Amino acid sequence: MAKPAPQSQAEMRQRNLSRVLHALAAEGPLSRAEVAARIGLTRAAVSTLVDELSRGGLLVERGPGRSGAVGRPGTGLLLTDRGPCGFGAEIGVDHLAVAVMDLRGRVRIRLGQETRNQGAEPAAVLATLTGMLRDAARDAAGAGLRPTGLTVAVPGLLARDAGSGRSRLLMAPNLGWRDIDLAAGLPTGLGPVTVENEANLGALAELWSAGGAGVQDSFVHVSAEIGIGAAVVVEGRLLRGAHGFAGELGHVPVRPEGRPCSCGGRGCLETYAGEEAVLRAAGLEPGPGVRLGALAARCEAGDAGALRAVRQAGTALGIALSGAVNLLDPRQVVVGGALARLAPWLLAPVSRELARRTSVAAGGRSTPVPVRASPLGPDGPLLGAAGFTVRAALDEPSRLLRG
Amino acid sequence: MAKPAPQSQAEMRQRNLSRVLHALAAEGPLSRAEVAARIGLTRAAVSTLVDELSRGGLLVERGPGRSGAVGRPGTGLLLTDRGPCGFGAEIGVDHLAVAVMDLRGRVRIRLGQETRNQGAEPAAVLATLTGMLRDAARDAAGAGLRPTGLTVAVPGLLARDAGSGRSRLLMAPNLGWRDIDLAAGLPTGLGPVTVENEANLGALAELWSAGGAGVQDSFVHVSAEIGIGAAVVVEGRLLRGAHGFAGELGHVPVRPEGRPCSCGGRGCLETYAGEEAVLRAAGLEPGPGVRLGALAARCEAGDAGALRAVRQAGTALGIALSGAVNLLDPRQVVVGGALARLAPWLLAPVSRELARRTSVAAGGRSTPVPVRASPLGPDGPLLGAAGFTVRAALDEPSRLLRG
DNA sequence: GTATTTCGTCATGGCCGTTAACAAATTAGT
DNA sequence: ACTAATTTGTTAACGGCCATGACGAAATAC
Repeated sequence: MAKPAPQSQAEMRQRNLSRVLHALAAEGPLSRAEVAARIGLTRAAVSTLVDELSRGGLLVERGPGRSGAVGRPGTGLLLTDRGPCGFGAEIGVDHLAVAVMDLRGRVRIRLGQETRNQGAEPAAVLATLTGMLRDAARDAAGAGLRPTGLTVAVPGLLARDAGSGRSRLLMAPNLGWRDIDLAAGLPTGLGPVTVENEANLGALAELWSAGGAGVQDSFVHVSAEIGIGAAVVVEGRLLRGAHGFAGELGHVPVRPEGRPCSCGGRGCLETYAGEEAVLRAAGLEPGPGVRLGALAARCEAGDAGALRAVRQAGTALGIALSGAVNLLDPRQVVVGGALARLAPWLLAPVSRELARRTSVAAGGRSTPVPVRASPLGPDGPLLGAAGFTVRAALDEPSRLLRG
Repeated sequence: MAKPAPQSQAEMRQRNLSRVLHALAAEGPLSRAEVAARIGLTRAAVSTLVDELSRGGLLVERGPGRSGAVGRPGTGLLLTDRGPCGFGAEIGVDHLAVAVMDLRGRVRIRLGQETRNQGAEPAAVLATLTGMLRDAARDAAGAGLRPTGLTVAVPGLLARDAGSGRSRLLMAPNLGWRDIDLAAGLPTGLGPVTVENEANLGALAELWSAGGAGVQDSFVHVSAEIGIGAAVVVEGRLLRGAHGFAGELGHVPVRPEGRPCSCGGRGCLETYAGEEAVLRAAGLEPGPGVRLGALAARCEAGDAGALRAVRQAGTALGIALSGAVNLLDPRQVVVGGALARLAPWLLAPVSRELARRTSVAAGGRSTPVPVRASPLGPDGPLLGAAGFTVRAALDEPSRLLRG
C-alpha cells in the first residue's frame, strides 16, 4: 500500500520559511516586523521562523536597522553570504562560463574561457567545463560557500524526461549536437543538475534583476543564439509550453510565401532576421568569429550596408513581435542576449512596426508596448543559470537547513 | 494601525475544503477514502472535512458506492444539486442567453432570446437581460437553488479596474458599445457580478468539459465573434495578458504589406479571415442575420465560391496560428464559437499550414499540433460563464457554508 | 464460517500560527 | 531631564488542524 505521502502539515511551515527567505532576498535587510508585514504573518510567527533559519546559519543579524523614525528600531536581517550558494554554467557557441552566486544574489566567483564548441565533441566540451566547475568549487569552498546545485544554460531545445526528471538536450543547431544527456557528463557533488535553454534563463535573469529599471512580471524576451528565441514571462512565471518548446519566434511566419526556411516552412522570421541572414545581407560571410559582434562594429563605423541590413532585420522582427504582442499582451518587450549589442540600430524599426500593428489591439491605450534592450546583455543566460539555482534553493529551506 | 489580516491558519482548512469540493466536482461520486487518495490527505482528515461540508448542505451521501472489489464498500459522496448554483449570461450580437448551473456542473435552467443588440442602447439590452435573469432566479428558487454569483460573457475588450475589482467594458466593436460599466446595469441579489470576454469563457468551457475528448490543460482556443479572438490556456490557467488584452489573434500580421486594416496596420488576419472579409469573399453581403451560419449553409450546399472563401480564410488562419503555435507550444488548437460551424471545411487548410510551418519548431516531434473543433460550439461562452461562477464558488467554501 | 481487505470513526498527540501582554529601545514633547 | 508615545521582539496560553494508530463495520475470498 503506497502511503499517500505526508502532506500539508509541515508543508505550511516550509512554505513560510521559504517566504521569509524570499522576502529577504528581494529587499535587502529587513527587520522581523518588516518581514511579517511583507508576508502577512504576525511578528511572533516570524520570530520563530527567523530563529530556525538563524540557527541553521542561513541568515545573520546586522545590528540595529533604520533610525529616524519613532519607536524601537528593528534589527536588520540579511541572508548569509557564507553558506549555501548556487552554481551556474553556460555552454555557448564559442565560450564556456561558470558563475557562483550567493544567497543574496551576488556573483562571487566567475570564470570564462574562449573555446570553439561548434561541431566539437560534446564529451570534450563537458570535460573542459567540468574542470572549470571544479576550479570554481575549490574557490567557493575557500570563500566558505557550499554548493546547492548547478544549472547549465545551453543554446538548444530540451525535453524534460518525466521519469528521471532530467532534461535531455534534443538538438542544438549552433553546436551541432543532438540527443545528449548533458547532466551525465557533468560533475556530481555540486548538487542536482538542471539543464535549461539559455534564452529562458536570460529572460529569468531579466526578471530577477530587480536593481534594473524594469521590474516587470510580464514580458517577451528576445535573444538570438539559436536562430531567434523568445522567452515569454507571464505573471512572473516562465512559459515553457506543453512540450517545453515554447518561444520559437524564429519560425513565426513573417512573409507567408517568402524565402524557404530550413524548417520546411516559408518566410520564417529566421530567414530575415536570423544571424546568418543578417550577416549575409550586410555583406559579411558568416563563419567562426564572424558573428553579431562584427556586425555591431560595422554599424558603429557607419557602414551603410550593415545599417540597412540591421534595419531590415528589425522590421521583420517587429512584424513577428507584433503578432506575439497581440497574442500575449506583455507589459514590455526586452531585447537581450547577443542581440542587445545591436540595440542602438535595431530598436527603432522594431518599435515602429510594433506601434503600427498593435494600436487598436491594445484597446486603444495611448502608449504602445515599450521595447528596450536588456541591461544584462550577453551575461543574461549565465546570471539566469546561477540565479535559477539560488531560487530553487530558497524554495526548499529544509534542504538548506539539514546541510 | 492596519492589522496584517489573519492568515495561513484557517486558510489551510479552507483550501482543503475547497480541494474536496473540486475533487467531487471533477469525478462523479467518490468515497471518503477515494477523496483522501486524490487530494493527498488521510482518511481521518477527509472525514472531518466531509462532515463540515455535509452539515453545511454542500454534499450528500448516495448510499453504498462501488461493489465487486474486496473490502467494505465506501459511501458515495456527491455534490448537492439543490443548494448553491452559478448564474451565467451571454450578450451576443443577436441574442441574449442565461444559464443556471448547479455545483455538479449540470445546466439546470436555460433561457434564450433573439434580440438585435448591434447598435442598440446598452441600457435597454441590460434591462431585457435583467428580466431574463429574474425569471431564471425565480425558477432557480423553485428548484431549491440559491445563486452565488453571475458571470456575463461579452464580445468585447475589458479592463479590470484595480480599485473596485470590477471590469469595465472598454469596447465591443460588434455591438458598437464603448466604455460601459455593465455590472452597474444588472441585478444585484444574485451575488458578485463578473464580466468577462466571451472568447475567454469559451476556452474555459472547453477546458472544463471533462466529459469531452480532450482534457488538455494547454491549448489555443480560436473563436470569431469580435474579429477573431484566441484564448490561450496554459497549465490550466487562462492567459489574460498584462492589461487583459491577450488573445488578439485577429490583428496578427499575416501578409505584412497586405490589406489595410481598421486597426491601422496592414495584412492583419482579420482582413482575410474575419467574418466580414469571409462573407464578402463568398459573395455574401454582411448584414443583420447574414452571418457565419449563412456561409455554413452555402458550404453544405456545395457552393464553390463559399468553399473557396472558407479555404482561403483557413489558410490565413493557419498562418497566424502557426505563429502562435511556434510561440506557445500548445498541446492542441481548438476551433470554437461560431467558427466551429465551419469546421468541416476550415480544419483541413488550417492543419495544412500548421503542419508546414511548425515541424522543426516542434523539435522534430512526429505529429504536428492537432486541430479540432470544439464540441461545445456556440454554447461555449454561456457554459463557460456559468461554469466560471460555479468554480469561483467552489474556491470559497466559507462563502457557501455561511449561506 | 473464518480470514482478509477496505472503509469510516475516534482518541491522542504534535505542530503551528494567533492573541495578548510585556520588556526594551528609541523619538516627541514639555 | 523626564514622561508619554510608539514600535520592536519575545513569551505563554490558546485553539485549530492534520497525522497516527487502533477499532468496529461491511463486504469479498477461500
